[in-house]
Amino acid sequence: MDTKTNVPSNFIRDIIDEDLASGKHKAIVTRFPPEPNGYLHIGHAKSICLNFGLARDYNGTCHLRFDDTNPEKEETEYIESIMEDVRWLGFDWGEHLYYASDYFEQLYNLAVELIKQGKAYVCDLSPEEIRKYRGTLTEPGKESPYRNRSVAENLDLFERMRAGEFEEGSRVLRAKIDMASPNIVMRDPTLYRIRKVSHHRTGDKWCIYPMYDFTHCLSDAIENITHSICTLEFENNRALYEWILEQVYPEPHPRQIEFARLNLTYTMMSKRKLLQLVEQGIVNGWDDPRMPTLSGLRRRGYTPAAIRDFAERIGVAKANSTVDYAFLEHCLREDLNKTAPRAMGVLRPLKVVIENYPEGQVEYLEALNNPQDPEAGTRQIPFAREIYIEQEDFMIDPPKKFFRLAPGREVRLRFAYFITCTDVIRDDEGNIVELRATYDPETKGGSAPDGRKVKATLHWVAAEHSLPVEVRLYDHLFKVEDPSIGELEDILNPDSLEVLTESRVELNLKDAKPGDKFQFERQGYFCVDPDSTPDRLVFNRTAALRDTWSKVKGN
RNA sequence: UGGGGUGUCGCCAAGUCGGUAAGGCACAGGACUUUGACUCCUGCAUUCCCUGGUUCGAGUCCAGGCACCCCAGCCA
Repeated sequence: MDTKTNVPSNFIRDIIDEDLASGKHKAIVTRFPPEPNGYLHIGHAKSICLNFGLARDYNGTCHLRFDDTNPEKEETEYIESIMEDVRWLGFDWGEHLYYASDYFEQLYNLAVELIKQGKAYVCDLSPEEIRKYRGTLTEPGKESPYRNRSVAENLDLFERMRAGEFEEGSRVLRAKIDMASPNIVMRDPTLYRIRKVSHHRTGDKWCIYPMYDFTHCLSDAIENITHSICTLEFENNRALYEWILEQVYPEPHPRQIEFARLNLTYTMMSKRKLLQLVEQGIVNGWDDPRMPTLSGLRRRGYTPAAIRDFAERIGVAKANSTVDYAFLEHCLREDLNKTAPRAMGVLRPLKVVIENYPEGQVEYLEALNNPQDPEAGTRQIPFAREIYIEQEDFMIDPPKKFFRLAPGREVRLRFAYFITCTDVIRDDEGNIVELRATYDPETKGGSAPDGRKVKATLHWVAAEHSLPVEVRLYDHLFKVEDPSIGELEDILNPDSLEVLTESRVELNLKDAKPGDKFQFERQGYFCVDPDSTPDRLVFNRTAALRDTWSKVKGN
């Protein structure tokens, strides 16, 4: 355990501890550097929690920096959503909001400096030619015929690139490193390209844009980042990260550290494929509750606390791994169990008429708002002669292990009375449409004075005094654990969304607002969807409760 | 077949000087129960990718293998 928090230690914390102990740094500065080309997902949450969490725990600073160097893919819409999501997760960048595009002038000057040192040149090779010259994994590349242009010529050409004199794609600025390097990243990487498109922030001021490798290390350095944490696929780029800083930037330099990105079972994490789901209408937008985006999880009813807890508990390491989705759900339930008010909600109603209960009578019974939290208090719920119970809580011919309602059997209605099933009414097709029962007035509140026990407690709502609502049940979007392989049509789960239109919830929920979360007792956690209207609430099932019975009956 | 990484329970993941395998999830039993939920007990790697070696002793050191991931965008 770390001394400062209850967050388990990891190799990055070890590095920071050493840097602080050795006096290399007095304080740490990290950063979360999203490219504004899509919505944030649960994988980003791991990075956000890591970077902001480190800053918090070490009393340092964490910057939010938009890595906006590719105007063709980036949009302001994404910037807004990213900021909203980071805030929602519970983190605050304070004054430290930055854009790589704000450094364009500085970056340009540093590129000029590199040219002056003879370490960068303007190359006229076409993209195809550059690829050919690069060589392969096993063969060295060839040097570009433009590699040895004079500094003066390079300076002139680069300036004219900026001035817009050349065609898009006709020239690039390249670092002059080593075309024979075993690390392909070092084979004279492209530093600047010409793109005559306007940028969402700089407009038409620039027609040359710096590449990631050139921008990122220098942006880190400019912001005095101490630990630049990124994912494993950038490990090869670290050599270039360090090379650029060594050439043109004074010490101390930030240190790049790579960790394994998050993978989750049954979950697609690539932005490209998520975009595909949205564009093909397979889901209803980026915030579809089945999406792993933060906006989707938010709409589904996940809490920031649960996601933060999850991010901490999965750990940080360098081995590629895939976390079981059940672990995310576990963190969610752990949070909601403590915080979500309880309510009665019957998903698939079955009417029960209590024959010995007076017609027209309504009485109010006291119910605990949250048994896990004594402070939560109680509420009154209406009870009447006609109620609804869950269809699956009744079986005409119950197997041994089934101890809910059955003909002749007595069960408890939560916070209400014991009832005994006396009759079963069927329609013409033989479907069970209604139950008849009697109740024991002595068991009000749910316990019998004579001490007799019942095996089951059922949730219920009064038929008249309940609210008809829509409930949306979700399952994994994909039916395979690893959706990164296979074609969409083969791996999509056709039952990822089930809409229930006949559900009923207790009257107390009538003023619930989008985002409000409840535990429908014995069912799961539900949250009010923004699709709700004043006269019809829509609930999303965030997660079902653990269900031992479904395992017993083999489901 | 070049380079960079990683390999500890079904899934994550600790394991600082070599000293005799944490914890969580999942799973399986049991207790409790006005949520078959929660909670609480119990079980769950004689073994750390493999093979040798060093050592009184190795997941930890050495040597050699094997497997998997990343890199040939004017994407990030």
